[in-house]
Amino acid sequence: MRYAHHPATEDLSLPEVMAALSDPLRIGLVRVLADGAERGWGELRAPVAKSTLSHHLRVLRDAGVTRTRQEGTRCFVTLRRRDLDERFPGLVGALLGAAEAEDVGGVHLASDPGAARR
Amino acid sequence: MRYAHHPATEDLSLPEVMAALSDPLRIGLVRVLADGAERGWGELRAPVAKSTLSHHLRVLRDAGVTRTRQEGTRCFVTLRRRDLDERFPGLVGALLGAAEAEDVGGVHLASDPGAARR
DNA sequence: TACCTTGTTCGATATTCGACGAACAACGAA
DNA sequence: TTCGTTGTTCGTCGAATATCGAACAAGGTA
Repeated sequence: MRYAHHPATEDLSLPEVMAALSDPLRIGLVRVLADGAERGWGELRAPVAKSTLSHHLRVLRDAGVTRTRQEGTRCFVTLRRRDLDERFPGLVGALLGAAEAEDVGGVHLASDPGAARR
Repeated sequence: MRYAHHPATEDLSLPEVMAALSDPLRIGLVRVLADGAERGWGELRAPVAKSTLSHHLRVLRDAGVTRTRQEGTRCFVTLRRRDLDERFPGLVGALLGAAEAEDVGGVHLASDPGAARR
């Protein structure tokens, strides 16, 4: 956890980013982060074990989709929207648009418990 | 080969399409088909065994990215650009734009042998 | 110091994927 | 009918992926 690896913007790989965004749960995580706000991991509610969630967040981070910041024992995550748009213009927007229409994900925020039933 | 399965436009799955488009070779195939023209499989030059190429073309077809038409013993493939744009507006365009910039693929046409060296 | 919370890492397992060669099936041509 | 071409399918391999629970490490808190 200490030295979380974040690829530089110029090192983002299109196939790797596409692969990271091909899992429903990870698409759901990106949707939750789409408003640009930084979220604490504790806010994220996903129907998987915490080790599995940790794994998916790592995949997103390693691909350069998200950025993780550590503060004490807890972590905060943001979407690297600016970097992604710079390298792959329109890709994230198109994905988010499609994901909203499809309601892909199963991830929601702790502050919005009703989302679990939608 | 006989009954190639093509999902209906409304059955396209975003994660499945993203997964299909997360392999460099398959991105290369989509690039070659990006001009909308129908291509015979014999035109496609990719650095893999024919069974592997067949596999990738099947993944694209099953995900609904391409459409295969059979004529005698040979097959022709097209990009389902209209269907994809209808369900996932902007996604294919963004992918192709990024793929061009990155030169992802390693696939070219038999009619353009110079492409192998570019 | 002794907990508690938080997130990572470690096995273990099951599944999927990408790749290949070989065998096969379908069709057209000789 | 006998080939030759074309593309699919099969069997196999190693590598990667998704998932879980358990163990662990780091940092606050009592």
